[in-house]
Amino acid sequence: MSCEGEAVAILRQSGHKLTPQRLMVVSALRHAGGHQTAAQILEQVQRVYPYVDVSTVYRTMAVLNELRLVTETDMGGGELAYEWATDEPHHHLICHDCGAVQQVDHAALDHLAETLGDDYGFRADLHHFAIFGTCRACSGQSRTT
Amino acid sequence: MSCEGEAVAILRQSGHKLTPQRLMVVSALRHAGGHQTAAQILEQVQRVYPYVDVSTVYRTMAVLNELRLVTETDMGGGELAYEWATDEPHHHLICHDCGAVQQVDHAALDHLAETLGDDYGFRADLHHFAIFGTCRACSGQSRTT
DNA sequence: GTTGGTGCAAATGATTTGCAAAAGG
DNA sequence: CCTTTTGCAAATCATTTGCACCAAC
Repeated sequence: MSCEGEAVAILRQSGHKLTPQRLMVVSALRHAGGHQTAAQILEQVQRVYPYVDVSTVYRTMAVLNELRLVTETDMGGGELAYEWATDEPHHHLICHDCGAVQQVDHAALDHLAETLGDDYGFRADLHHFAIFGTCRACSGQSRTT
Repeated sequence: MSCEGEAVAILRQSGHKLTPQRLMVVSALRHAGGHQTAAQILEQVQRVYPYVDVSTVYRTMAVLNELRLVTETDMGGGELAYEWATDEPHHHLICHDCGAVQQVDHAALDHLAETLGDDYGFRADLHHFAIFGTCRACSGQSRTT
């Protein structure tokens, strides 16, 4: 697929080898669209080739993350989520009630970053953020969980 | 210590038992001041009474967290940090360069919460937040404004 | 052929849990 | 007493690593 070409090129340019496993991982992640855990990626890849190991997924994600091809987000639940890197940074609002995930424009956090920089001299590393809370639907209907 | 009285009262009121272990955990956490990992709390407690187990610390923290006496913060490194709950919520700026931790007034995040509520109908659960980045010292005194 | 990549299995490290004994109210 | 809590040990669960083999370049 031509859409993987970019990744392939970067991978080769950086002196990494091009293996079917890596292609499958990249493909799985791109095809999935959203954020995926290592286990989810593994599951996808194993549908095509069952002999792939989790460690390979982790190692591949480490490489891709280093090359800025994917982002690694700590979703708070002990599991890391990986997402294919897009041009513009965005963030996730996760409803801990219904589990819905909403994307947030970076602009919303931009203001925060500015404030932190101004008032605290802190350059916040807000490339990819997960914010927990209650979505509109859930905060509107039930008061008891 | 009289300063533990509040916790003792709440503990008893909520139908929980008052055990020396819990007192020691509370004392350790209050005495420490900042955020502590389970392991750090355990270490403190074991100085007084070595037979306390990690599981007890975790179970105690779960109880205290439920009673809003402590906050549980995901510091991103696979370890949870616990902190004695203060009246006003605050957040942490953690420099991933030098490890310095800076507190941030809740007001800074308040704006973000408002934005998320307004634009996305999302009630962000920003009670206690850890933000990673580079502190002023480590970013080389250079301001980005 | 080198060098890096892979699969496997076993290690790690934080947190959880089952269970019998001990202690709080 | 009766129920909760504890200590211990063993179990999870996500992630990492050592190592012998295999494949890309």
